[in-house]
Amino acid sequence: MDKKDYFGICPYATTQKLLSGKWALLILHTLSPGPVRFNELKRRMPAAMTHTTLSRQLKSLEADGLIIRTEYSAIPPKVEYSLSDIGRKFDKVSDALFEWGNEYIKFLESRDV
Amino acid sequence: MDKKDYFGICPYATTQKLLSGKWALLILHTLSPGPVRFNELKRRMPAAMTHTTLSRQLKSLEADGLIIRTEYSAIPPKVEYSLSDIGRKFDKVSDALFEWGNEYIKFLESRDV
DNA sequence: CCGAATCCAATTAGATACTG
DNA sequence: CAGTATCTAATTGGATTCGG
Repeated sequence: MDKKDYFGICPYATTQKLLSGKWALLILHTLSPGPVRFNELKRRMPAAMTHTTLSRQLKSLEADGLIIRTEYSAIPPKVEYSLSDIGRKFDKVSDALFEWGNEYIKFLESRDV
Repeated sequence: MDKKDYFGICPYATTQKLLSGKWALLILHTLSPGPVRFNELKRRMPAAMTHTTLSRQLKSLEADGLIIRTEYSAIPPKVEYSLSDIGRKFDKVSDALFEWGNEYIKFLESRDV
């Protein structure tokens, strides 16, 4: 069996792989309104996420074509991340996910009591 | 920082965690039409997924309240898996995901050439 | 038929330190 | 400011074996 399994063939398997990064959904959502700089992005993430991890996830999402990295030659350095076309289309999923996530949280609360 | 991070608080972090299993999306989609028995479910999954892995993922999804396991006392044993209420509500996300996944696959193809 | 137990391999996140 | 390199720790999937 191929290492990539059904990546690029089955839409579920493909998406699963893309979003497997622990913070992928959060990053895509945070970039949704517009370009954000690296440190600003980090500030908007949970404190649990380190510099290194954010850097890796961004690289990965960029390699997958979901986000775009724009570097401005300046001192101090300035780099912005934004959604690509296909990344922007993910907003619909993101919205559905947000709604469902909130319902699930309610479900959790009603269940834990 | 708590081990669970924002699980149960942020809808994105929560959902991310739930869907982190390598086959979660595929399983939820496969169960969508109605209850399916274990071996039948396995047959509908990619061959790459083993018996053991499926079993674990099902247990995990059940623990999260997304699916329901129904055991019929009989010989040979018969066990059916189906979506719970909250699991069924995930269909909306699943549909959005399916659409986007297909767009992404197209994007991949146009890019690889 | 359905699954648990165990062990191993692979992946990925986090900590720390260093750079232009 | 925005990274990279390296190491380690934790998680998770896969293979195999055993059981009601």
